Formats: sequence, structure tokens, C-alpha cells
Amino acid sequence: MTQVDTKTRILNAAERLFARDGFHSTSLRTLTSLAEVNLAAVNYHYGSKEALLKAVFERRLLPLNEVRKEKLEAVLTAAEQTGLRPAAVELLRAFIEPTLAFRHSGPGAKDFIALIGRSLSEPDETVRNCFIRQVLPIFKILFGALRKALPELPENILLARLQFTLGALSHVMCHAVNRELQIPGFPEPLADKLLVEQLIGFVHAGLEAPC
Amino acid sequence: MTQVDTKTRILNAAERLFARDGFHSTSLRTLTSLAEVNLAAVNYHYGSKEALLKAVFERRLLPLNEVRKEKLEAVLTAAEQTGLRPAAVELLRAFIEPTLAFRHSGPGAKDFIALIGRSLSEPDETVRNCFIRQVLPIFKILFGALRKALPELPENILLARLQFTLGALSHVMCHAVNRELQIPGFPEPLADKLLVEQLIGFVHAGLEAPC
DNA sequence: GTCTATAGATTGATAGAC
DNA sequence: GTCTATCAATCTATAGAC
Repeated sequence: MTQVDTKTRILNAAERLFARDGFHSTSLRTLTSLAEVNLAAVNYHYGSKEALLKAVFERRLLPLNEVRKEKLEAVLTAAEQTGLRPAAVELLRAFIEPTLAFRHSGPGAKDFIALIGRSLSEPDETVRNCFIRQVLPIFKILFGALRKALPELPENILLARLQFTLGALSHVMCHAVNRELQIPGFPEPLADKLLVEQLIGFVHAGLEAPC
Repeated sequence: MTQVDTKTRILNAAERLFARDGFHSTSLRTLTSLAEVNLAAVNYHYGSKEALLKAVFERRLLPLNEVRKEKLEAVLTAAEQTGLRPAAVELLRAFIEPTLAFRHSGPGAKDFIALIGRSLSEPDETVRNCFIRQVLPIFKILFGALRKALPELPENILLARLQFTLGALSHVMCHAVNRELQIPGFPEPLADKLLVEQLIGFVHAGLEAPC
């Protein structure tokens, strides 16, 4: 592997450290030291620490959202052609599978998944707003698609259940890195593929639970 | 209402600010200013910022865990007397209801609920470990009880589903304070009582989903 | 573009008067 | 117990040489 340039090395280090330690607890000194670049390079290449955060989100979220959007629309289109409702479980799969599959898309991707898993519950507005702004469009698409799949479910109940779904998904994503929940006396965590299937089955059952 | 003493005022301010801004983003200056006590008082009364965090957790978690434990054991005892398995939904209710009902137990309790909702996904080890240490015992009790309710479910699948459950619960708790998820074009969030019932129904359906 | 050096502000913690 | 004053360390950001 050839050397990557300074700007990318900064991005990689930021992704790793923001995921592991959080945005505020990561200092530019630690970050530039890991990236093996000069302290001043962050401000030269990105302008500020906050702009760097935005760049970290964008690098991964733009293509990921594109994939999720395509998959959701494929399910909707197929349903329209048959004249049937789209199946909720297929929509959930279209959203969840690429999100978690993303972990294996290359080095660093796993860190990123943990980072966005945390971002929804991030106390700091800087981070949370930066994240929400980038995921709100795809979230709206998912919500609209699920309304078509479950039209008899009241809207506000669907929204609440979708929030539970995102909570469960976030939690799984958070622990893409930290496996410290392996506690003596507890069984081994599920293998990756199985975990994804279990999550889809879980939220699907919850989403279609009787009112 | 009579004046509360310095030590308690510090605790109240810490609960509020740690929940709203996070542990690391809260400075002792902001904290003591809100509490209207001297800057040096934190170190005098608690020894360090980290010890203060531990005290914030303990004040609420000791009684809450006691209630959850009693309710879980009541379900188990009742089941033993009838010779039947405990019902999963009753165990979930015994755990979730007091957790969320806690929000109305007094001023500040709502902040605390948001704080513990975040703590599971907290990047910082200081906060996360401090929290996990205090909830692991009750988590083990819940897991053991659910094993009795669903003995045919493989242990590692039960654990995964329990994680999804905690993820959904955490997410709801996180937003006990921040209602900023009311976005134009989305329906009104559910009223409190309804939300709790929906959550219990959701995770119950997920937990008992077919394998 | 990369470096050193440092400004300027803020942090957690403490010493010592009262 | 509460106060002021301050230490020593850290932080983000920037100025300016090369």
C-alpha cells in the first residue's frame, strides 16, 4: 500500500479517535500525533476541528445514504409493479443491511459505524446536529416507505416504533468496536451475520406488533 | 421549599449538566456557577470531578435498582407458586416501567434518566464503566429471569435480543429531555403513558419473535 | 504544504486566609 | 465550610519562517 496523503491521514485518524474517545475528548494533539502529521495541518486542510468532523461524516455518509436510498426505492418500485403493498421487513432489510454491511467495506469503516451509532445520543449539539442534518433525508424516505407498508398503523405509533428501531440499531452499531460486553457468565455474542438477521427479525416483529 | 445544602446543590447541578452537555463538556466552573457554590466546593465535598459523577449515579441508581429487583422477583415468585413459567412481557414491564416512571419522581429525575440513557453508548471509559458497574447486577437478574420465561430460546439469541431491548430503551430515555425530534412533516410524538406501552409491546414482540 | 513557536483561553485541582 | 488566588496543564487556533 502506498502512502496516503496528509489530508486523508487526518481523516482516518479523526474517524478512529472520534469513535473511540468522542469528539470533545479527542485533542488535535492526539489526533495529529496518530496521523503522523503536524499539529497545524488540521487547521490548514480543514479550517477547524468542527469542519473536520463534518468531513468525517460526509466521506462515509454520502455513499451510504445513496445505497440505502436505492435499495429502499427498489423495494417500493417492485411493490408498485405488482400492485401490492411493500413488505415492511424488506424495507427494514433495505435500510439495516447496507448500514451494518458497511463495517466490512474497508479499514476504518468499523470505527465509523461505531461513531454514527453514538451520534444520535450525543449530548453535544455540534456533533448531534451535524449528524442529524446528514441523515434526516434518508430517515424521511424510510418513514414514508413504511407508511405505505403499514397504512393501518397510526402515524404517531409508527414513528414511535421507528424510533425504537433506530435505538436498537444504534446500540448494535455502537458495539461494533467495543466488545467489552462479553462478561463472565454470559454467553458468547452472536456471529456477525446472525446478529444482523436477529436484529431485522426483532424490529420487524416489534413494528408489526398488534396495537 | 427550604434551602438545600451545598453538597446537594452540587449534585443537582451536576445531574442536570452531565445529562445536557455530557461529562467532559461540563466544566467545574459552569457547574459551580449553576449550583451557586464556590468553585472549590466540588473538590472539598467530593474529592474530584470523577467522584462527583459516581455520586450522581449512586443517588438515583441505588433506589431504582432496588425497585426493579423487587418487581422482577415478585414476578418470579408468583410464577413459581402457580408452577408456570413467568411471562416475558411481565418481566419486561417490571424492568421498564419503574425505569421510565422514575422520570416523574421529582425535579431532576428527568435529567437523570437522559443521563443514564446516554451512558451505555458513552465513548468515555470513565463514564461508561462507572455506569456499567452499577447496572450489571440488575442486568444479570433480568437475563436470568428471561431465561426462565423463554427456556427454548438459545442463550446467545436471548442475549442479543436483550441488547436490542436495552438499545430501544436507552434511546427513549435519551430523549426524555430533548424533544428536538419534532420535525416539521412528522407527526406529534406519543404521550408519555402511551409511549411506555408501545415500547413494552415492541420489545415483547421482538423478544418472542420466531427464530 | 509543512514546520516551529506561541498566543489566548480554559481546564481540574489546590494552598491558605478567614 | 467557604472564600480568593493561583498553579500547572491542556486546549484550539494562528502567525510567520522555510
